[in-house]
Amino acid sequence: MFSKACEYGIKSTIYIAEQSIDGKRVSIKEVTKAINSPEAYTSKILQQLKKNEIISSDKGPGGGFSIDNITMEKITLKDIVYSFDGDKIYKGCGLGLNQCNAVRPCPVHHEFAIIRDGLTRLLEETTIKSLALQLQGGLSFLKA
Amino acid sequence: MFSKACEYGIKSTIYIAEQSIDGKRVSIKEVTKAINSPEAYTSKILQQLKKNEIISSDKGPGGGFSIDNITMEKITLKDIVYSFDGDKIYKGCGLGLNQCNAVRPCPVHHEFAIIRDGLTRLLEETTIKSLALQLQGGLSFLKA
DNA sequence: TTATTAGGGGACAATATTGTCCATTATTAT
DNA sequence: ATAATAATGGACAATATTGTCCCCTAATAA
Repeated sequence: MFSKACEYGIKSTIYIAEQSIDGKRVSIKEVTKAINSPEAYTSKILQQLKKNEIISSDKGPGGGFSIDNITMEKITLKDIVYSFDGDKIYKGCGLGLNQCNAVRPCPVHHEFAIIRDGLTRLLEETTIKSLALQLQGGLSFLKA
Repeated sequence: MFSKACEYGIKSTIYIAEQSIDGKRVSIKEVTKAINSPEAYTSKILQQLKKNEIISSDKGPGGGFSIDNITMEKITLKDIVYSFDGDKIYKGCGLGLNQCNAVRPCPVHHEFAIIRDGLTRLLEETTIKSLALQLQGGLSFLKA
């Protein structure tokens, strides 16, 4: 579904948001521990998230990553997915045709349109804050 | 969504089925022309489909690939997807957790369950024959 | 101003996926 | 039998993705 990079990106963001709600900044090490991911690679992911203005970072002692409250309410899964995998998941053709639409559909176009629309809505409507709150409440988990 | 191999696999199978309805066997060249795919790679894909008993092949002049009527009614998209990408698309966790279920869900588990169930049903219920007939009727297309 | 802390970023390595090349085998028709 | 046809299969190459290493920069505190 999503690339590994995107999965790490989503998990990192949710974890950082959860900690930010408690006013805590987190280091790369803490993130990788929380989501069970390779440290150096996760570092790249976090850089990418910062470039896309999804998270903030501060260098030096007491520094780390954080998300302010307004941002975590505004940013949705779609923003993160778009940052890593682009829009092909919810816009692209299921069979990879360059042009595929209702007028000239691929064999699975109509069937997939329903799934894709559902996915798009889900990604658009799910905010990071809502996911962070669930995590904080012990209703969900970031690692197995 | 699906791997390139899987996309080629689905398209190839639909095309071969469409031609088989007319009693025609098709060569690799014809398949690659119909679905606009690299020839040698598609050859591997067709071998894989044969190994999984989704299509049949015959060597020599007049040979080629085909699917008998009973098989194209029985085989669904799920069978093909499973052959190339396994079941992670409709069974795996959206965030890549090894264990993710209703009791110990990842942050997007419940939201994704609905999408995944829809996808699973779609893949299970869509037969190759139904897709081949749509193609034959000019209602869908295999290349852009 | 210096040691320490923590993110930034470039180069590189491992792996998976996608794609190519070429020789071989099986089948059919002449 | 032989030539032509068409799939089979192994080795290899290109590319994308994932992951690592190591040094640099910025910020803070002593």
